[in-house]
Amino acid sequence: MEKQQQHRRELTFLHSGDFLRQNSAVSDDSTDRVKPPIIKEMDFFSSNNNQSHDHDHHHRHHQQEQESKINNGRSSSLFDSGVNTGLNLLSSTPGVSKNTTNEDKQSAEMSALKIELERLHEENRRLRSMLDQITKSYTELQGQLFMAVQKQAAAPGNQGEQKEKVNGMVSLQQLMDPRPSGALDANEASASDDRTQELSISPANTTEHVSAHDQDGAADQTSQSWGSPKSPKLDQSKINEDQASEVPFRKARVSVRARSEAPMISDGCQWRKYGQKMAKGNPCPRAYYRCTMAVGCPVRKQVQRCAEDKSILITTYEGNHNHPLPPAATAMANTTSAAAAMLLSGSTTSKDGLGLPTSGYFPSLPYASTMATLSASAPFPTITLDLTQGPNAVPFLRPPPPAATFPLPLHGYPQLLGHPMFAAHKLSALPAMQLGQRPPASSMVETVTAAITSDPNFTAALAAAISSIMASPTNTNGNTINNNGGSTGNNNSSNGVPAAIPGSPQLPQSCTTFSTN
DNA sequence: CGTATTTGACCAGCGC
DNA sequence: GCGCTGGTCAAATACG
Ligand SMILES: [Zn+2]
Repeated sequence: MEKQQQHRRELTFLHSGDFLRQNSAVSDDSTDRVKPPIIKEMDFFSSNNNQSHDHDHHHRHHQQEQESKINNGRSSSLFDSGVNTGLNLLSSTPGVSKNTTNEDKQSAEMSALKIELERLHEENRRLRSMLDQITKSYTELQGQLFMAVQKQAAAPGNQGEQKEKVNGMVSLQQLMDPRPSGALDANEASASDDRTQELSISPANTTEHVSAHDQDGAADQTSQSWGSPKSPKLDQSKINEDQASEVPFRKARVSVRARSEAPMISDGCQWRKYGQKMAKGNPCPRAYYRCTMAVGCPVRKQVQRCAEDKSILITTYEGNHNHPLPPAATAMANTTSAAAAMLLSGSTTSKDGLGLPTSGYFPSLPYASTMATLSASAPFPTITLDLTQGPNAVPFLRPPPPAATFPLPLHGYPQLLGHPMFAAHKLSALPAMQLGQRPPASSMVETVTAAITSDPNFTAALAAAISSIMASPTNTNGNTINNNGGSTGNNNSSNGVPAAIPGSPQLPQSCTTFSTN
């Protein structure tokens, strides 16, 4: 029992720590201070910027330790005798009672603190950059892995499941429950479709360039997904190149279904509604939103509700952000991009032959099944994440043993993990188990791990989606929950480090749809 | 007064 | 070629 819970937590963290965290708060022993939902952002920030500052308790302890270290190391050297330094340590504790030489002590303390602070800053920076890199690498690896896997799968006969393919869709996960997928289709199927696990692989070729916007997005995708980490996008000139590079990614849509009464899911980004249309099959209108955080941000999202089930909200994301986004948003973005990447890679492969050998790759992923569905119904490849099952789904990600290695949650830095850790995690894990090579799996966890390995992005995406969904439902009233309240350009800032977040948009264009059941 | 939302018009793609 | 549908634009409006 406990173990499981912990695992979950870890997983959560790995994927989208923050979000989950909120939910998981229920049983947060280690992660206590999760205050309100808003935290998500906070967490991230904290991880990035103010480790020592904001974090109170946990950090405090750490700080002390660090301080002591510093004292021993630097400060001591600076100040010869650790006298003052010692104070530092004491300071945290009741030790400091004498004042006579306070000044000296204080100054020493100050200097020490300063140093430490600087050090922390640097560390943060480093971590950030590392994180970025890791994320990128991770994405890249993921893509490669995916392709490789698919190739392998394609070769032999993995087609056991192709039957479904006949319909045009293949089921990714064997287990998936029947549910409608494709956001687009969702309209029709909306609530009642049921089987949706279709993973269709449609030749992405068709949807190459739709419009200038798309191009931008594509370019971004390309560069980003493939390795070039940060591409500012906007480079029209580069677009050609990117295209030339020809990445498998074309246009992917990720649709997520989640339960939320709120009109929109809060993903941490700012959206401007630019249109609304009545869907044919649904009494409920479909709303079109565009990301306003950046001028050129190609990201668009559609929100649709099932008339029958108002509780089900389907959100479809398209494209990746080309601007830094708040942590919360980062999670989403990652998810989206990951999902998109998966989808694209998958589709590509599948295109050649066979659908997605998912079964092979996701040997036992009950959860996954819950959420991920690929469908080609639309012109673009679409991944549908079903959070519908909500709570059940959430647990889907189980942390592999390695997770234990990174018990970040315990520390209370789950946020940190948010991405980086998670990425790192995966990276480390990947090599070990690429595609199921890993033999011994001790248990489900490993199995899951394997699955995850196969498409980490996917998982991440799911997690993010879930988390986001969960978050939104939590506050029914607002989707807007967190951040920004209002002003345009900026974010919230709970902490203060609103500035640019490393969270770089990784995959280029992806559309994610969230739906709620 | 500035911004976000609303809502009809407009356009492109697709099927018949 | 016509009509339908999805998606977007932009004027008008609402909101703070
Ligand atoms: Zn954006």
